[in-house]
Amino acid sequence: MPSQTTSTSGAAANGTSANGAAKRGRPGYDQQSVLRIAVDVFNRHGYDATSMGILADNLGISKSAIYHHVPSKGDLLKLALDHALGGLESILEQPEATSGAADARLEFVLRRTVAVLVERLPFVTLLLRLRGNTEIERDALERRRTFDHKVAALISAARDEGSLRQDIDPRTVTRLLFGMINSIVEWYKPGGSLSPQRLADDVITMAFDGLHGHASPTA
Amino acid sequence: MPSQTTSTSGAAANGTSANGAAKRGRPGYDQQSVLRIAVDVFNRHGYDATSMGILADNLGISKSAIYHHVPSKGDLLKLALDHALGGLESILEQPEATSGAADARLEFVLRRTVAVLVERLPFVTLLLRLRGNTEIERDALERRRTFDHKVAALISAARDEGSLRQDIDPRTVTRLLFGMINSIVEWYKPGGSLSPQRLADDVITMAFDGLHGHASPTA
DNA sequence: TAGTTTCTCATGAACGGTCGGTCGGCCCGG
DNA sequence: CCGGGCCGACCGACCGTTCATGAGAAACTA
Repeated sequence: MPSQTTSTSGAAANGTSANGAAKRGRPGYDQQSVLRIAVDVFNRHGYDATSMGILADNLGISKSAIYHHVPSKGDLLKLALDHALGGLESILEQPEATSGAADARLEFVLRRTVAVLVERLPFVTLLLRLRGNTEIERDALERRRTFDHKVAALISAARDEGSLRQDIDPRTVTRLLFGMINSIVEWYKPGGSLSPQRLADDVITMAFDGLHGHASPTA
Repeated sequence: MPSQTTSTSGAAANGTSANGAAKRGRPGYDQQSVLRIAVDVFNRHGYDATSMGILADNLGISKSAIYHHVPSKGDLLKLALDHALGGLESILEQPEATSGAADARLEFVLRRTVAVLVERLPFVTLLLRLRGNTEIERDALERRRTFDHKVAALISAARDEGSLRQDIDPRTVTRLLFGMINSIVEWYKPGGSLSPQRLADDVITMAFDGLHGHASPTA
């Protein structure tokens, strides 16, 4: 039995899977449950500062057992980042994001972005803290940059439409807007009194109407 | 001669110090110049992912030479964080932050915060990315939290005064506002076309009047 | 039903390598 | 010749990863 330094951890993974089909073999973790916990630990200590030993302690299994579920530490990261990026990228593929007034498309994308941040909170958190030290990280950063650029284009379109103020450089607007939204991963706690729906409302209100809050003559 | 992997680095530090007083001994780095470069490297790779070897390469000197200027890697971090936190904390001590209408005090603090972020950009960047893995980091995070709470109190006061909208929880407002401002360290490049003054204006405009931008009837 | 097989999950020792840090001594300008 | 600046060799600890093997529950056989 490993040292079990901190954390609530414990095995408590397998048993019967969601689809109800009984699994063969010795019960324990599967890849998904390892990934979920790993991402949490990565977020608590930072990816680089998390050793496989610390991770093993948090899982309640030995270091080497981790390698039964995933080929390497990097693959663990890759799986997590794919999940985060997949969620974001799918937003831009939805019909509400591709047709209609730029202003409405922008609001849709922002609301959905907030929703994805919340739904996949730990995964997106990990994504937003990358430094680009490895090839895996750089690939993920590039995909994220592509997403950002597309939203930036949407902001520019809304501005050209006359829906947004014109006295601030759209690049500055984009960055401050992303700064505000992305900060959610640093403080939002699911299950609290602030619902994801309400959070999205607040973000939209604050972004479009500001703190002084003169009710906007939208639409 | 060390490997000199990346970076522009090179020694080029000492010579004659700012006060003009000639220094004795062999010319080279002093603690300040080591610190400046170290903070840059920490920000590029992340503090944990930066080994003393990598740091030495970037400085153009050997690993052991670093220990002539600073007792440990942790001290390097501590020096940097003190500089960042000192800048922020001094804002709240100035008279414009302690007396007058809460609304005006808030705007002053926000503008000064933006200014400090820019003036001490790499140092504050390092601060804002901490994970709290060591005692040093946890102490710094605590000081930062104290600063945040004081600004949060200012926001609440301005709200009670009637200067700010009341339909969003002030804690949410505080966090989104900090998210927006703190994001500056992730993208702002000094020396570009966007001056610190203009940046502060844009932040204030966007925070108080929003993207739709109906000219505010301030004062 | 009992025994056996099969499959998955797990273990602990050990690997080459890198980590932060130490030590004793050389270099060199004032 | 003093003193700040620097070096190369080295240390114990820990890193991510591998390997040969054990444990335990479901599935198959008799």
